[in-house]
Amino acid sequence: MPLTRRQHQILDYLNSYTAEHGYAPSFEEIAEHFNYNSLATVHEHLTNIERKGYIKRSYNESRAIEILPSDLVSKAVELPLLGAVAAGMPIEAATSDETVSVPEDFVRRAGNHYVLRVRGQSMIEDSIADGDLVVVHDRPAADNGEMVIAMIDGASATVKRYYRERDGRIRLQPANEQMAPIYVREDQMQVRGIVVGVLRRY
Amino acid sequence: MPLTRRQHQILDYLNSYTAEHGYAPSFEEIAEHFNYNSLATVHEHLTNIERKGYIKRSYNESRAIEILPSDLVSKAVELPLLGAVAAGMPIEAATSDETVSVPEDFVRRAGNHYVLRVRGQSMIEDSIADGDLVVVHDRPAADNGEMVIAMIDGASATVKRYYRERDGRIRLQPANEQMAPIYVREDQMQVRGIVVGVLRRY
DNA sequence: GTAGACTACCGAATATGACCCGAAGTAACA
DNA sequence: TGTTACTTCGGGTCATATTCGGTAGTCTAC
Repeated sequence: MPLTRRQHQILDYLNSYTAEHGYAPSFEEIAEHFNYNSLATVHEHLTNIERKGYIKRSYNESRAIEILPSDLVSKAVELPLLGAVAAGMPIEAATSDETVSVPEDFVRRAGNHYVLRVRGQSMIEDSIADGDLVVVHDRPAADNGEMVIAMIDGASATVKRYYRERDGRIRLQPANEQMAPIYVREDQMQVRGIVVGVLRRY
Repeated sequence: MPLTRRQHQILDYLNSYTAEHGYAPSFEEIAEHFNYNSLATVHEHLTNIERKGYIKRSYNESRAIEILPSDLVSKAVELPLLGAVAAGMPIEAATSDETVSVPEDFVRRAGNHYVLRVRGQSMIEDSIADGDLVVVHDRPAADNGEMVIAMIDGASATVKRYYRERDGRIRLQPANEQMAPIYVREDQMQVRGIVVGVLRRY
């Protein structure tokens, strides 16, 4: 059920108002925003938008407009920001219950995900800068060449590229020519997940 | 079930009070905070907020307000993917009605946004790689040092950093030492927006 | 071209919830 | 057994949503 131009504009307004205030606008506020002289106009539009399945309303209640997820307003997932990770430095403890909202299509179907803030320049040649957020798919194993969160000796976490060498050792390769790769035995490290996405805000 | 303005304010207060003290406020404290003369008012509000599923209360017990985890499936916005932009190359026409879902907190309150796919290495030193998606805030002007989408001579779009020189010309600075800055007169270029975020998927 | 069907709008009357009060009632707890 | 806190009741006002009866304009099908 496609929306008309006007209906689309109104749905957009509902979205931004709700995002800003935490509650839906009243009919009068909608009318004022679109320069309507009658609330009946608002009512009719909302009725049509509801009939098409984009919002849900409860009868005769104030500001009772619920925006349903759709193509226009798709969902995002709130992933926990577990801390920061830097080359050779331990993961900082999660300061609080902070979360980061990530577009739904960033995460894989199966498995858990979390977010880490990258510290330092160790992956700079893979275009991951200091302060970037990486979306991590929680997995205990990786394939050659994947970017992993690696815990070494159970104490120190880093983000590196993962390579299994012919002699059975693991090479953890930074993307910074000034840094040397780390070689460890398989039992000295654990894969804590692989990086599936990067987010940066200016 | 969305809240009204007042209900939202009260829920906010419950949240901050509980975060600070470790326990919920009494009715009297709520009444005092909102300058109510009757506890009945508090009671009615809490009843409504509970009916809408944001809190849970046990009958007649002191400070027995439990704030339920609002499964705030935080939303994402579907922004149009207008095409690709590379150094010195025109914006490719939008192939279709493709959209990209972006976390809501990526976009500014006001104004329109769109997404472009970056081609080439021109911003590589700012850690924007070939294939990355940039979220652009549609604006006709920029401040010094901001990363802009610049249209030169109405034909060729690039992503560069924007600097206004003392002689009035504009310097469009790539983040790649192998590329030279572009100097243009102000009337030779238009700012089509500033980059507010970067997304990358592996 | 014209008859539906639909979108978009208006103004006024009406209905109901949101919001507030004071006072009396009741459960919990020390 | 009080004291404290929450609950219920009856009463208001105002904000807000709903309904009704209209006017236009724009499509589409016959």
